[in-house]
Amino acid sequence: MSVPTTEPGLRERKKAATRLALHEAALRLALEHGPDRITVEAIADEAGVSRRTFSNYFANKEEALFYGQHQRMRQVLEIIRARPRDEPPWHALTAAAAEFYGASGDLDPEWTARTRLMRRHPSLAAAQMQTFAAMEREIGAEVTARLGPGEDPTGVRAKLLAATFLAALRVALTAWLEHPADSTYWEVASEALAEAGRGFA
Amino acid sequence: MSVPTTEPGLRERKKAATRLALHEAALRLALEHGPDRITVEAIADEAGVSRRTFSNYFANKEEALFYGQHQRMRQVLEIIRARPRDEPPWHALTAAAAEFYGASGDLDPEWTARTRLMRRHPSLAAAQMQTFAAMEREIGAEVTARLGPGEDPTGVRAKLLAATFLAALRVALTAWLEHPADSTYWEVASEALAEAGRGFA
DNA sequence: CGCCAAACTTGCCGCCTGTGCAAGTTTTCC
DNA sequence: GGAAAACTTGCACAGGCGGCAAGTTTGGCG
Repeated sequence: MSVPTTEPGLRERKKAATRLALHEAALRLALEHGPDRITVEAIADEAGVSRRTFSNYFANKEEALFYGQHQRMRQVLEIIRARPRDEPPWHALTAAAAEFYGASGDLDPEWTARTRLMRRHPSLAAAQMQTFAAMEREIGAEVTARLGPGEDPTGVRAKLLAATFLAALRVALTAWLEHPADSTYWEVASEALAEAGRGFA
Repeated sequence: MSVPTTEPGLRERKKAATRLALHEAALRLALEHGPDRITVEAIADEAGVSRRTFSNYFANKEEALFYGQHQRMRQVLEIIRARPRDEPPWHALTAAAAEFYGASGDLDPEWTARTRLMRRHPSLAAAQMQTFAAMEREIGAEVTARLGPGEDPTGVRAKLLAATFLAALRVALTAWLEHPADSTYWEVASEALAEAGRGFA
């Protein structure tokens, strides 16, 4: 007698649990010992799986560490996709950001600590950037779908919107992390978005 | 009886030659076999140097491959630094780009081929992005120096300018590489800059 | 239930990378 | 001309990535 909801099934749930366990193990160890002094083996151990299994889930340490951020970004993407189709693209993007960041009072302090740790470490910058690049492609595709095909023949405009949007969020985060007390992240970010977006309104 | 000019000296010239040889060897092999099927050892061999010496010049394959792009970016940075100090920042950036790209009719076709190759390969995207990130910091610093300190207390504006500038150039390049015949790179790029920069004029 | 196929985990192995070290070689400079 | 500094090289070692095959777990079906 199974519940009527479409459950993911035991297999899928286990996989998700393992992935999360690895991510959190990586985070724990990185915070404790510093991101470059941990090995894949240690992470796998901490999560209770073999080193080889780690590789079945993540290509490397960095990917495991950034899984959380990756998930957050996917959430934003989902919100963007859920915005009304006839909304002007830039408005859809900023509104989605407002939904995501504006709602919850401010960012989780623990998350802030982790993020700041990652910022300090140049070895992680590359991975960070890769997440952004992937996101930029996906947002760009979504914007393309919203701009009439005649409105942006070369596709530059869509890509430019996506890139500017993410650049504003990224720069705002960097700046805010240096003075978190003065204001909320969303205050800084919305201002940056407004400034950067004047060309797209 | 040496020439009066300050020659770099034999040692420096040899180093530069080795660095260039490694870079070009990497490029040759990457074009021939694909970027992920080449080893550091093969590159060092091709350049007539030991694997260990490769590591004295570059941290990894990617760095060797992107040495050219890195140099090009430094040139742009130099041009930016040479612009009049009292020019509005955004104008200094776009003018520098115009100097660099607008002058020479269009981009070298061989360079275009190499760049297109790199774009296709996700393993190189990270390295690509790292170059951009480094550049963003440096341009940001230069813009900060040009904005009066009272004009941008948090530093968000300077970082935003730098990020938007590079995003526009990057997006324009991506778009142009898909249809190089239709127009010159600078035509695409200057339009992107104009659009993105409306907030900063 | 019982059983099979598909999916997942694990250990093993090999190749590649990055880096400290020490010995040998070249360039610089006095 | 010779000492000092800079550079190259081989060696060794820890670590990372990924293929493969054997073992284990899950899902589905009669």
